[in-house]
Amino acid sequence: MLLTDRQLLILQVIVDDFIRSAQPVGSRSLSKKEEISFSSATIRNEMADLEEQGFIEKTHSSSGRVPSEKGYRYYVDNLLAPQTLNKHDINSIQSIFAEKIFEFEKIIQKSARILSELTNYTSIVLGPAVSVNKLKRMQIIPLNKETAIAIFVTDTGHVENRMFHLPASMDASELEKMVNILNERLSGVALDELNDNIYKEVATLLRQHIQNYDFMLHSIAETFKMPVNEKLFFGGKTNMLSQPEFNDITKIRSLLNMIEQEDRVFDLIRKNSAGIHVKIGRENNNSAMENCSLITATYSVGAEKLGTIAILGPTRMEYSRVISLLEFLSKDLTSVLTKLYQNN
Amino acid sequence: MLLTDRQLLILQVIVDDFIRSAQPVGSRSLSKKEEISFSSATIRNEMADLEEQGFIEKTHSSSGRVPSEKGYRYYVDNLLAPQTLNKHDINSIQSIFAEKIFEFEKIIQKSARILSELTNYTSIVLGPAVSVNKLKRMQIIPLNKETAIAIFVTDTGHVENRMFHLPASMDASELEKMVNILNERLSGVALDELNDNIYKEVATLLRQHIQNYDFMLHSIAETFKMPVNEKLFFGGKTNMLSQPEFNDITKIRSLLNMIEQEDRVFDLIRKNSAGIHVKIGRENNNSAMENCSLITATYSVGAEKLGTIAILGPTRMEYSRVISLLEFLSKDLTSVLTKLYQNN
DNA sequence: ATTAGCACTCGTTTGTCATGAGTGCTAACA
DNA sequence: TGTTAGCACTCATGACAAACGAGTGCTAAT
Repeated sequence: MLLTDRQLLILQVIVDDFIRSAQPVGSRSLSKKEEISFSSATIRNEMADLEEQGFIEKTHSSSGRVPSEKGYRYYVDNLLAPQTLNKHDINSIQSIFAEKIFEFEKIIQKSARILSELTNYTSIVLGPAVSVNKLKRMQIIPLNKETAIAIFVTDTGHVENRMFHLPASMDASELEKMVNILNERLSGVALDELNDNIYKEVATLLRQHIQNYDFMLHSIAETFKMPVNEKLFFGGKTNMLSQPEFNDITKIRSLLNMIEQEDRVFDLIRKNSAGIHVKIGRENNNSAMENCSLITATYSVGAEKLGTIAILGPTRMEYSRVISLLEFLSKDLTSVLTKLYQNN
Repeated sequence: MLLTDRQLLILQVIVDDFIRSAQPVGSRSLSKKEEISFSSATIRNEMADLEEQGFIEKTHSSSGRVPSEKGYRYYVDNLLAPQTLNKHDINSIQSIFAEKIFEFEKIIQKSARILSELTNYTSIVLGPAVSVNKLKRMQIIPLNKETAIAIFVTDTGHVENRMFHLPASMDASELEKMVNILNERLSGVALDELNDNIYKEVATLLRQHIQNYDFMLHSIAETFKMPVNEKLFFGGKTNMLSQPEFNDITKIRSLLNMIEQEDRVFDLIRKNSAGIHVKIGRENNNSAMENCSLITATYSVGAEKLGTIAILGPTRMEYSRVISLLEFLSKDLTSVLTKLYQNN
């Protein structure tokens, strides 16, 4: 049941070769490799064993071998040679943080772009979960007699805004009073808890000071209720079109369709704990991902997990390189963001 | 040189049929149509004339005919039977405006989605040119000792925000003073003129009241300078994958790549005057658009042009239907937006 | 002016065949 | 007993030919 060293070597060379060439690997071409000193017949015997145990597959009865999902899984778990990044990669990633003034969205967006350029795969970055950020300050700015905009600024510098209706009789001074009350009571509260808190903390106070209490409370609560979704950022959405396994229009269609449906991408990416995770092919539980692997990493501020960066590539992706890139970037992201937002 | 009525009829039927079937149209199948009462031989003669004049083409020497770009152009300019929308279309479009509280971006986004669903083509909506909107109110909210966020609200309810550095010695009261000065002097000014105006109008006033005048002026001016780009919204980006003319991977790639590069899409769409415009194939001056047509319409508030909605489809697109849809939607958009924002 | 008829064109489909990269198995070898 | 050479076999691929059919242009009859 356990694989011999020689079988492992062969498995590794098969995966490496297939990742490079996208062609099924035959015994003869294997026997010519430097690392391998035994004959093609021997290799055939070993390959038969590897196939029996499900690590490699044939595309047809007389073809060379291709790694199976189980093969990739074993490769990723046990055979991966950690790759050190070259200067160019490192410079590219560090260029993300070159701007003097950091705006979260811009960093995230640039990360997505650079990652996809470096890998030629599709990158997906899940922005911070704004809903757990804490309210720094809110403002209400009336637009006309009927509508106003509520603006919420979080401690991480994220700005959310919502329109809502004003009661006809509301005047500027009263609005100001209300904003002051809300700020006083709600700053420091996470965005997704605002709606609870407005009833607990603020309602009675408002009733005392605000004329249009009913209408206003309703409007404000409505505004607070709206979900603040994490945002997705993509890079290289069309990169998969140049991968040879996606020469098939129907495959492309199902993959790109999936990518366009944000909730399906959320499902793929969100539920990961900290660290690097590799999901291979059907491990993603998603028919459009059958020939794809997804590698995710998380970034955080201090100990608080903020978001996820991911690379979506063919199962035949350069796992080692991508993992190195993601590790490097997520570390950098975390340290830069921690420095920025830790001590407010 | 002029086409006879019969030739026009034949051209029209060819275009209609090809739009429906995506198959070259032969004389025999034409002769079977209701509208056509003469024989296939006659039709062949007429088609030879039409081809000589460049309105239709053969895909190979013994194939049926396909409209040329010139043919589509003539069809659009002269033969288009205006189509009345059915109930379902109308309901779908009106559902865009069903929400009680209007937020610009949401309406635009929903418009893009609905349009692409109704047509099965790709929709592109160019959001309002925020830079000509006028400043309603600005706020500065300090995040920590070094950074603050400047928030700009326009009269149309759009919110822009920028981070910038604070001078170390700046205290809250001084910040407030500055914001008051800026609001007093700059409200009503278009966003893209803020930067000019800050020197003309506000600089001397600020110098008198603000300690860190130099640093602050620089920071603020920097913040104002950043371009406020029109935003693009898409619907059905992958719809083109189901069009038969895009069975070819290289065509798909060049088209989708183009769509992902926003500046190239801007170039396609932006420079249109009011009204409906149809650009067919190479009229778009863009190699990725060779087999595509683009129909654009503008929407406005009152007399001021705000943005553009467009449908990108194959040259073989349902011109009549798409034009009707765009006309209807742009009219609705304009009237709703006018009602909303006209009288602030 | 219209149309029936016919030879011709050419893309598409189907079938056959040769090629070659690869296999599994067996027997010989160290 | 593990390794290897040898050989028959498999199957995807690409080339080629034949049959088909949708379509054409042209000519002659109506």
